[in-house]
Amino acid sequence: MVKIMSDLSSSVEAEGKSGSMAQDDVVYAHIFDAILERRLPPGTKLNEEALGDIFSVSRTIIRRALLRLSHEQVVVIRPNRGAVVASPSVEEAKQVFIARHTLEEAIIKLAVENASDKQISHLRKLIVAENEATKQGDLGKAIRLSGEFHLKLAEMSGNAPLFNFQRSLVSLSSLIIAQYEVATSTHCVLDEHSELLDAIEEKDAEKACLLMREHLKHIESKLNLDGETVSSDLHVVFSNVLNKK
Amino acid sequence: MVKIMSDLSSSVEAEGKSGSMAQDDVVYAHIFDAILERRLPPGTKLNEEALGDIFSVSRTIIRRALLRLSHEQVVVIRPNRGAVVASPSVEEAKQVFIARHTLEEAIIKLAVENASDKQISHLRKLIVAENEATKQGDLGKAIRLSGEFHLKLAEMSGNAPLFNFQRSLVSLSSLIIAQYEVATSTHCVLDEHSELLDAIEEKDAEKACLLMREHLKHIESKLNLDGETVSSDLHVVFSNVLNKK
DNA sequence: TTGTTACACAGTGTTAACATATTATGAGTT
DNA sequence: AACTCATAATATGTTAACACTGTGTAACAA
Repeated sequence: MVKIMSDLSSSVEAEGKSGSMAQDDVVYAHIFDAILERRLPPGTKLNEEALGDIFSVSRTIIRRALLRLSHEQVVVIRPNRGAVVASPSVEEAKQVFIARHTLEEAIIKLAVENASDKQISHLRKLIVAENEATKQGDLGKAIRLSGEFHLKLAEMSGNAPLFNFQRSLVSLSSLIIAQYEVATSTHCVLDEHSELLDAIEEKDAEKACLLMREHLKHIESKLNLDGETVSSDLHVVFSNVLNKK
Repeated sequence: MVKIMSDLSSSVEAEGKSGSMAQDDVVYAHIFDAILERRLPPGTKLNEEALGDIFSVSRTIIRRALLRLSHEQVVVIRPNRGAVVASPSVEEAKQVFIARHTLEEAIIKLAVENASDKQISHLRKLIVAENEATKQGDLGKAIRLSGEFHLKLAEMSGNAPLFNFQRSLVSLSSLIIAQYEVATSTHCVLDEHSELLDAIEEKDAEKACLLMREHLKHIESKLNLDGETVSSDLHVVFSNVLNKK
């Protein structure tokens, strides 16, 4: 079995286990997690010097991390004006989900063929962890763990390019969910992950694909992507101000 | 229509048309083109200071360009040991083509729906240019233009994430073709591009997908991916030396 | 009060110097 | 002649200082 994923877990907890982790990666992982867990909401300015102080490194390191994040479209760098956390438009959000449908289906088909027992049991643990995070009301952690589930799925496909694309898409999706989700009940999604994994374990590609399609549709249906763009219509945005007068 | 592609053409010729292009992008484009056109073959060490001298910029700029190239998997950065042009293994090459099959099909379906007349005529010009390059025996340029064709196809899909993934895959494919292609006759591929574009113009998604699948298979069949890895077996590489004795 | 311009501030872009790691060289030994 | 180890040379990693751009503020004019 080929190793695809680097030892850089999206969770920063892996940091301490070896000194071989570059400063780059530590900073990258921290910022990445903070974005996915909404501690850094979309649009947040990412000041280089401030981040450098926080992580006790020079701006160069911060710049590298930001550059990497911008390559994954999670951060937007505006020349001479600094970096901000991406805030995908409704149109961009829809595109991301279209791309995910394409990729997830391809990944499922490959994962069914290549999945090892070890990988599947690891995914089961992830589902449990996600379940707990949801119960405890830690939405940020739940979103991240859910993303990790889909990313591990991509790892099981054994296809490095698809894995890389999936990472970018999962990051963006998490950002979009954080930005556009309206519903509050997320427990149903957990069962979907479980059923999906069952189908993969049974090597039933058809069923797994079907479940994945429904899973993605389900996620998308909870987002407010059909109505008017929230941020573009100033009248709607400031209607409360007018009402107060 | 949404604009997806930045003004940074993969060809460096676009450099002079405006002073707004950052040093980064100029260096990136130059190195990128050099790799795709095989002036920098797989495995070539990319010395930072040397590149800095060539482009009259400091190492910082070079480093950023290399980092970007490494994110696209075209360059591999080994910690403390510098950057080299990627030399994909047979296994990696196969994975890239699997990923391309997935992406190209999705792109075709979207492109059939969204393609504008202007975009199609632009692609026709690209085919002509590629044709000429092949006639003149400029294989490097032909590979690059062929890649540009597939990239423009992705642009026509109107899906930004898919476009980004396609760029990475096309780059890698070009590298792989440069590294593994054995056959010499490439003129048949040109007709395939033409027929593909015809199908898209006729909005015949089925036909276009079929042609694309065959096109990719055709390209792959010209590569030496089934036999032993050429570069790993030194005995095979230097067998001519032994025979001469 | 509103609009304009000049100035000061803050933040990013770039460079060069320094610190550290790797690689090449060569003397010494077996 | 082949190997090992110490040393020098080369290249990368990191930092800090400087240059430049963009933003905000305040004084001035209409």
